[in-house]
Amino acid sequence: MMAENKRANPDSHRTMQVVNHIRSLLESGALQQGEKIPSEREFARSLKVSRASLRTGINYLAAMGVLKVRHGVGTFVADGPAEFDKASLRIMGALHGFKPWQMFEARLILESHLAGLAAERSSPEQRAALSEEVVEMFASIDSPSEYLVHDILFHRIISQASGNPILAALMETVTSALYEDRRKTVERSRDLRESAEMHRSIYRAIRAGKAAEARKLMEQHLHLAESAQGKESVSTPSSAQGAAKSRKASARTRSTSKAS
Amino acid sequence: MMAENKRANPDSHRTMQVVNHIRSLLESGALQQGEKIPSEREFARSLKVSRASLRTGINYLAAMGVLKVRHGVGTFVADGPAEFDKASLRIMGALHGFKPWQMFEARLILESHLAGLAAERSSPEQRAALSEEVVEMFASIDSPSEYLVHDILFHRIISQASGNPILAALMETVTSALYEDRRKTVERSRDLRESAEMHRSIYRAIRAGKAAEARKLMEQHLHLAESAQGKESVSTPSSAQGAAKSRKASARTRSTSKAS
DNA sequence: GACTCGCCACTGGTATGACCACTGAAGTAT
DNA sequence: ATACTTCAGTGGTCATACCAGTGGCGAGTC
Repeated sequence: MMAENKRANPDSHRTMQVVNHIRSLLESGALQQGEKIPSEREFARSLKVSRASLRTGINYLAAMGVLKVRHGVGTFVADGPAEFDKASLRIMGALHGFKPWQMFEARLILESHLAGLAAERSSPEQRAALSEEVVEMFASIDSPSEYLVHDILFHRIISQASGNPILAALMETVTSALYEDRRKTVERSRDLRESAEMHRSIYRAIRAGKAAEARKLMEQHLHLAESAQGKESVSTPSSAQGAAKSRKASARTRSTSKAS
Repeated sequence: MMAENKRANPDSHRTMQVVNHIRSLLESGALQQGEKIPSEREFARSLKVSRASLRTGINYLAAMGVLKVRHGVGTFVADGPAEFDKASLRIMGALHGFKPWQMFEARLILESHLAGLAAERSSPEQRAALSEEVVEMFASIDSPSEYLVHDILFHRIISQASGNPILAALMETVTSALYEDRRKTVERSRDLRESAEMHRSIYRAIRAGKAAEARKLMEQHLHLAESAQGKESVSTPSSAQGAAKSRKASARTRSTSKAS
């Protein structure tokens, strides 16, 4: 019955050969973060594959954020926090027709838990950094573009402080897909003060180690952001399929969790 | 005072040119799911780029699951539910040293919410399919390998039933990275009956539309799976402990009305 | 006539080798 | 000392030839 043995994406022999080789170098520790890998010509020769094949392998790894290629300089192992390709969600969205509310929902879930975890695991340094960003937000309350920088940084620090790089990476992926809309929203926003206040309260909950509260506050914060942003989500009429429809209602319904 | 404008991964002109072109075809609906794109030679000619560049673009999209390349046949737009490259997490794990408990934590959060959403949005058909899998699980209770198939299917159906393809895709990514260990665990498992029972209770909660309960049950189910699996494997840092605590608190908060 | 088998055209995969474009640092002119 | 130029090295692109699976069409067989 289930004859699903065939690999849908066998990624040709050579490519996988290259990928596996590099992966083994990674696992064995022969390659460290930020380190430079041999030049394509040299590497290709040592692996007994053509430069073209070597490149497809490198591109594959680069596409998932494991390698960073810098034209004219070299190819390096990614450093910093784990992160997937930011464009992936956006492109997939184009294909599968992801709706804004779905992105928000995903972000809401991920980020609220991230905040909760941060409340339990954040280091003093991270809390200090968080505090710093809150200060900066209040300072740049009249400069939307500048405010956004600190806003994003604030959330990013929470991600790191959660102690779970996987969740952080997933969150980053979702968030980046929302960046554009987010920027616009902030640009025309008038009351950044309220936003700053919420961030501060979230920070306080984290500092106090109150996970449940941090989570709840983050939910509120994002719910507010959502309503401020996607007032009138435009649903393409021409496109067939009427799957999404009662979704809007559901999104609201699901807030039973915090319900109070 | 310049913000970081530099693109870490500018993905060379040509490549992005190809990617954007295909993406536009996707957005405009010129390319539908499962549809075949022109042959490389032909497509390259029409786009005024070399076949090599066209290929890097295609590989890029294939690497993120948007396209499926079949040697000797052609290249097609992915169909079915949205999903990212399954190997990505595994490879990233090799680089960033992801810990099993982190994967479990991510899965726990995603899947519990997925179950909760399924309780609110699942269609009658999906509930029927869910029921069917539960039956199959009880039927194959003496065949671990077969049981696993239905186990996975059960969770996958829940993902779809959640009505949020993004969360489903993220969950699938995390889960696939756990597949190997999961298979081993099930293989040597003795009491699949208990597992089956839990699945049934989850199903019932979903059928009854009890989101909070479904979420809570799924959490319990996964917690059990975790302990059954990572018995000796990983050090259980204080953080992991905190995670468990967090979950419990979370459950209590959310299901305040009925809970334990 | 129905079936089998193998040829073959078509599609993607790999290999070369030459050349373009970008970067950074060494070297040179001012 | 400074600013400009040169240049070696690295990734990016290209063109071409050939290798390797797929699947259909047709000759051959039963």
